[in-house]
Amino acid sequence: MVDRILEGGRAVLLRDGHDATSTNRIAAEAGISPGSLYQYFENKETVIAAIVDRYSDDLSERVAASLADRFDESGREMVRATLNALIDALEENAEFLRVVTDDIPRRENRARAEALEDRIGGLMSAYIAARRANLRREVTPSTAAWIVVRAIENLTVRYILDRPPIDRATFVSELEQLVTGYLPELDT
Amino acid sequence: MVDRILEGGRAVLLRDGHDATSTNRIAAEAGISPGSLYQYFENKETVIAAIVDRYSDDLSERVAASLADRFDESGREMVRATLNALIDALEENAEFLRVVTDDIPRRENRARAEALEDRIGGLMSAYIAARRANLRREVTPSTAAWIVVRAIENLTVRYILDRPPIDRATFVSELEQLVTGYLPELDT
Amino acid sequence: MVDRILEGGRAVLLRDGHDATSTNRIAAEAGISPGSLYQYFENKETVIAAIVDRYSDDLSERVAASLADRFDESGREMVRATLNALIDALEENAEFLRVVTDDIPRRENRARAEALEDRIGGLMSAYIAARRANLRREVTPSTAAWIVVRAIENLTVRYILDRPPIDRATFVSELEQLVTGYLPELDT
Amino acid sequence: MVDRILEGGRAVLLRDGHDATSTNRIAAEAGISPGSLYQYFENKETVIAAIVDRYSDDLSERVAASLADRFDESGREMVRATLNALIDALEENAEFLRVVTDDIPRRENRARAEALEDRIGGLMSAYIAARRANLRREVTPSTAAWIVVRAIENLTVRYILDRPPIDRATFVSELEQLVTGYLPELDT
DNA sequence: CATGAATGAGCTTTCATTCAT
DNA sequence: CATGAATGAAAGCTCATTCAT
Repeated sequence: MVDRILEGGRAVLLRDGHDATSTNRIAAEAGISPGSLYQYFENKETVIAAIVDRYSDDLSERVAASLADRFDESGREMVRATLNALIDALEENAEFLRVVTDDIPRRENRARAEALEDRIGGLMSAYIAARRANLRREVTPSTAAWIVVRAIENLTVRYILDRPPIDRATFVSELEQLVTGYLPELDT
Repeated sequence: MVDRILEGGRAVLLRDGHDATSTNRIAAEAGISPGSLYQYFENKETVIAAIVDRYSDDLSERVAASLADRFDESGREMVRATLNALIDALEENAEFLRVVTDDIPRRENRARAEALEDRIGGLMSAYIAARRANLRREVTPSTAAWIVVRAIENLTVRYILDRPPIDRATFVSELEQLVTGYLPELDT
Repeated sequence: MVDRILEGGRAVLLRDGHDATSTNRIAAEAGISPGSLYQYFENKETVIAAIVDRYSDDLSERVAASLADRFDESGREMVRATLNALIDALEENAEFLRVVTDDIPRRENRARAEALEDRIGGLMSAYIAARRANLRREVTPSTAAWIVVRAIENLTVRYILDRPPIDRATFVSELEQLVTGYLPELDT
Repeated sequence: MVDRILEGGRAVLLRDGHDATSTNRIAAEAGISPGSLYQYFENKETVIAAIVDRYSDDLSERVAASLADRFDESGREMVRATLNALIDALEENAEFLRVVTDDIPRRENRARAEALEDRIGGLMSAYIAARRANLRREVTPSTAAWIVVRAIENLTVRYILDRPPIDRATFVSELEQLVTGYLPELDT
């Protein structure tokens, strides 16, 4: 039943956009009554949160896995692999990404976004710390990770949604350059 | 009168958030009647657009001016100065920045955001092109500018709104490093 | 519930007139909330249409039945009986007739009025055609019916609403005369 | 100035219909300020009344003149001439007739309509009385006039606005027949 | 558990009218 | 006289949520 609601809500969100997504419409799409919805969710906000959570968890999982798998590789390799995983994951659900990013006020996704960034940031921080020996003087791994993770995340989302005239290979290699230029120590 | 409406709208936006910002509330806050609002604006959307435009135009102006003023300086200097101008401008109105960025769906600000990015991106592209002689082989100025402008913009906004444990001097010098690491040619 | 709304709407229409008939007032009169009204009707227009339809359908039914019942009688008898049925039906709801005819712009009732006229006109046309043998040379049954039906309808409505100093018996016999003078062939 | 307002109002009524005819629009169309309108008219209703009055007075004048001119002629001739004058007058301003008849609630035009009917009815009554000698037994001239005038008026208006498949010559001769069949005494 | 009718506060917008200038 | 900015009541309508069945 929860699943039916989430599927229905996702369909409505994609078809009608966030503003036109009412609880009544979700219920209709899910083939249940509006009242039933409130037996499984506290209110509209939690329904939408659950829908986005699914998407977000999948994304988080895939990127984290990709990053964890490349812990031994050089920065350039690690960035390329992880970035490719990220682009693939986002492009698979580009329309839903648009709804989440451009249609839903960021405030409603804040906690989720920070959870994802913290998870990836933690891994990235560990990756950097593992190469701390030859790290540039002053910067802490967590600061560097904060910057790298947010820069890559945002650039990739905008790349997919705004479709600038940059081909994917170029985009990937430029982001490799951005990261390894910023943290040359990683490339060892 | 237009000013009273814009001030009132801004106050409501800040106090109650975007969702709770109704035309009636704006009128009440401005001390006018709901009808008067429609003598100066076509509808609610244009009122909010005008409020955000004011903010956005000021921001755009200040950052563009700062960047234009440093056309002769090295990449590191230029980034530092422009970034400081950006941080100052954003911090001056941090609460309003939060409303615009986190409360209003990005869709509603899309055109505005792209206008700003295009303006600054154009300048940045020119700056990079002026140093094209020693530019890395393959990348075009406009691609490099697309990446640099969006990275800096987003990182700075998140820095101000999410208050990570990074002090300002560090943040600025890390972003200098990010840009000059990505485009070493600028530093001449 | 639909009935409550229609009764409420009818009461408001009669008490306050068409211009002052708002959805909120109808809901209040019906003892329901404004929102409930929209569970049963798409919008204000359909509510009012349903109220008038009820009245109009009843009228149409009664007059058509009366006319159909007199197919075998002479024109004079048929006119007298049908006209009496019409007058009775209209006088029973004279105040509502006033609202429909004088308060609601004819444009909004056009389709309804034409449906009624077409129905009665069709019967009248058949009645005339059945006596075609001795019909005046040139006129077609449908043309004669068009004229007779509209003349009787309008004269009767104005008779009831404007209350000219003509007693009912006289009015009826004059209209008999009008019709049988126009189509003497019917009187056989 | 009054003229400018009336011309403007007429234009708005024709272009936008009665519902969309606001005082502000009339003022704009007339090239004056909304405030000025209230120096010449008490309220919106009186403005529209004055616009319709113009039309109505012209109509009344033309039909009355035509009827008065034919006082000596036989009923058939008189009806034909007067009816032709009526059709001509209505067709000249058919679009305005549609606004007055179908767009404006009859209640607002009641007084005007009755004035016209009384004027023509008075003449018609006199015409009939002049032939009283051979008038049918019981009917009074005013009763007969009441019927004849309203029947002709309404049938002609509907003929022009609803465009039934009846050609004009037929329509005119049928109405001649209707009147002279009803009052055969007139035809002498 | 599931239902779905009912809610009612509150939304955006209009427009006849006024009155200080 | 003429202006036109300002009014404010009220319109039609939506939707997250509840609760008796």
